[in-house]
Formats: sequence, C-alpha cells, structure tokens
Amino acid sequence: MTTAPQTNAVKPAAVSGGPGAPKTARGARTRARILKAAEHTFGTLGYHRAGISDITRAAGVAQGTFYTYFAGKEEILRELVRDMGHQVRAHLAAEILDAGNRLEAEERGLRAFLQYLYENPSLYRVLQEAQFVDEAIYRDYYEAFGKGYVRMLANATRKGEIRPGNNEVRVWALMGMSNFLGLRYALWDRDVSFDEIVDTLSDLFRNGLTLDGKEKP
Amino acid sequence: MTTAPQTNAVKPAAVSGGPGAPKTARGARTRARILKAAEHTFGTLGYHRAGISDITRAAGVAQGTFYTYFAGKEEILRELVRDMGHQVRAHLAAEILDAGNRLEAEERGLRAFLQYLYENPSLYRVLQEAQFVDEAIYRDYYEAFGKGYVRMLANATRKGEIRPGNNEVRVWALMGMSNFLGLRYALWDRDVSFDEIVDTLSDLFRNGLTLDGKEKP
DNA sequence: GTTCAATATGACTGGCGATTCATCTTTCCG
DNA sequence: CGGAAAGATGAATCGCCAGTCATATTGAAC
Repeated sequence: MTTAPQTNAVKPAAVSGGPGAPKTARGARTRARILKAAEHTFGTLGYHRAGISDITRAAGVAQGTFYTYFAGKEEILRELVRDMGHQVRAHLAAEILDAGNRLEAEERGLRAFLQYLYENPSLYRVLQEAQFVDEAIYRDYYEAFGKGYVRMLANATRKGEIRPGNNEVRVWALMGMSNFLGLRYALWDRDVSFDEIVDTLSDLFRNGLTLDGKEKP
Repeated sequence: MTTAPQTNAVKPAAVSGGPGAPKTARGARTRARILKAAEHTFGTLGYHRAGISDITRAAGVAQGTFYTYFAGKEEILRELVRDMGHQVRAHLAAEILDAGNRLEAEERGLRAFLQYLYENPSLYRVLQEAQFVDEAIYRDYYEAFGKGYVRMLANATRKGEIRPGNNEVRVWALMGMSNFLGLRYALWDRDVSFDEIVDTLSDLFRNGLTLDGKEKP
C-alpha cells in the first residue's frame, strides 16, 4: 500500500463542466485568454494542425495550464462553438431589431452576417471543422439558429409580410445561402461588394428568379 | 562508393501524377479498389480518424500497396475529390438534360442532388473535409461547378426565362442552398419529402418570398 | 520454362502531439 | 503574518500512425 497513498478520492470539484470552473479572478482571466487563443489558433491553423502547445503559446501560459480549465482539445472546441454561436446570434439579433419588415430584416441580416464573417473569419473555420469532430455541437448551432429564424418567419407570415410556405425548409435554404455567400465573398475574395450581394438576394426575395409564372392573386 | 551503388537514378517513371499510374490491368484494378475503399473509409470515419491501414484493410491489400499508387494520404483525398466531382457533375448534367426551361432544370437538379447525396453520403463528408486539408481542391470543385451553372443561367437569361441579375452571386447562393438542404434533409433526417423541398424552392424561384413588392411590369 | 518488370507484402520506425504529474508560485482570508 | 486552496509550470510519457523497405509473388513476353 505504500505505492499509492493518496491517488484515490482526489478531484472532488472537477465534476460537471470540465476540470472545474475558475474560482478566482485570475483564473477567469487565464481561462478567457486560452479560449481567445484557441479561437485564433484554430481559425488560422485549423483544428487538427493546431497543437495544444500552439494555443498555450499564443495565450502566454504553460502547456499544463490548459488542462486546469479544459478537459482536452475536443472540449475547448465545443466551448468555442457555443461561445461563438451566442455571439453571432446576439450580434445579428441586434442588427435586425429596427427592421421595419421581414424583407428589410433579411437584407440587414445578410449584410451583417457577411460583415461579421469578414471581421471574424475564425467563426467559419471553427464551426465547419467542429462538424467533423463533434457533429452534435454543429447541429445544435444550426438548430438553435434555425429555431429563432423559423419563429421570425412565422411572425412575418402572420403579419402578411411573406408568402405562406414551409418556413423550416426555407430557413435551411437561407442559412445555406448565407454560409456560401460568406465563404465566397467575405472570406475568399471580396471582389463583389456586400451591397451588390444583398441587392441580388433582395431581388430574389421580392421577385423570385423566373420572369413568367407571376401568379399575382 | 560501396555504400550506395544503386540508390541514385531510380524512380525513372514515377514523376508526374503520383508514384506511377498502373501499367497493368491488375494494377488498375487494385488502384480502383483502394480509391473506392478510401471513399468509404473517409466517408464513414472522416479523413483524420481514418488511417491508411483502415483503407487498405477495406480494400483487402497490404499497407505498403497503398504507396504503390498514391503518394500519401493527402494525395488520395485530392484524387477522390476530383473523381467524385466529375461524377456528380456528370450525373446532374444528365438529369437536367431534358428540362424544358430553367425552372424545371432547377427543380430536377435539386431533386437529383438530394437523391444523389442520399445514395452517396460520402460525397458530402469527403468534400467538406477536403476544404481544411487542401483548400485549393475544394475551391476548384465549386468553381468548376459554379462556372457551368453560371453559363446555364446566362443562357436562361438570354432566352428570357429568368430575370436579369448577377448570376454569379445567384449561383453561389443556389449552391449554398442545395448544400444545406442536402445536409439537413438527405443526410441528417429524412423527415421532409424531397418533393416538399423542391416545391418550396420552386415557389421561391417563381414568386419570391415576400407578398407585396410584386413589380410585375 | 526462364526472366524481369510490375505488383504485393507486412513488420518496422520515427516523430509528433495530447495528456500527465510532481513541483513551484500566487492569491485569498482570517 | 501563515497556511491552505487555487493556479501555473514544463519536462516526461505514451500511444498512434504515416510512411519505408527488404523481400516475396505474379504474370506476360519470348
């Protein structure tokens, strides 16, 4: 019994959400620094190329410190996706608040999303890579996003601002549009102005794509 | 000079595209088996979790055989993306051929894409993961896809089938839609029929999203 | 049936990187 | 102050896996 006198019954606090939330102002600061560093590192190198040492170096802490706050590499990714998800949703919600109607909300929302992605390119990469590390967290992100979106479309339908239709399907289509337009025109090449993009989509929302088939009642 | 009598001047054939294309029917068969196995393995486990040994086991060959035909893990992914890209494009092009107009082509194209993704789920995963392994190959895929798409929209514009507008932006929006709808309704949950999805999008293309703003000339 | 290039084998290796841990430092609070 | 909990350190570990290589098999040409 001499070999392991106190290896048992340790870790009394590290139960629920990772190896213990910080209990000190210093701890909270360090944890936040690591999270921020991870966002940047994952966003730049990608999840797999990025090592824990890259993150801790960027955060200015020792490797071991990482595990004071996060259970491992996957866990910090999950945390990151949750955090970033909250941020985008809050940001977009605020940008949409003073829209007079749904069309205007779509326009403002799309522009705000493109701008946000341009300013926070890590969002795209972290999110999309998370899909293949932990699919559930990825689904959660889009389902949370989509849920609010569907609610807004339902309201707009009630107000007579948009045509009745399958809003859930529409929402997934709309999210897909934004995603691709963001990738192409906010991250890859800014060779088309955001205004032009928004105008093009706005025209689609107002008039559709086809010339005939206008079944104006 | 006794140490390395013939280590130089070897590899006379393995220059351009990987460690030598097969020069035998048997070789061609083996290479194809490995490629197919990689598609399945990457599609199931994902690129990073999948080991070369998983691929060779699925193909029924030894580990070393892999390197007779592919320079490494990244290279086979590139090959796979190119291959799969050709296949989808060919398949969709064929499905669209006998469409009477652009709207019908969009409807058939979307339905065919959803069906194809349902039957070949690996396509999505391989392609999306390739984005973070070799971004260029991913861009190539969508730019090739988009180029043909834009051409078709241009023709439709000329024929007066669709409203004039920025077809490039439209194409990226459309590709984004299909991508997300495919992920959600063909890969995750088939809780909405493909017909319903196609109808919803068709309505969007014909009439837009809004109720007012019909600027019928 | 002999020969040789192409193909196939699978044990081995080298390095990378996530995680651990014994130890030291800081902070908090009475 | 004193000492205990919380936080920080970074060298060491350890499993994994992409890629290599010496050797064996195949099969087609002659």
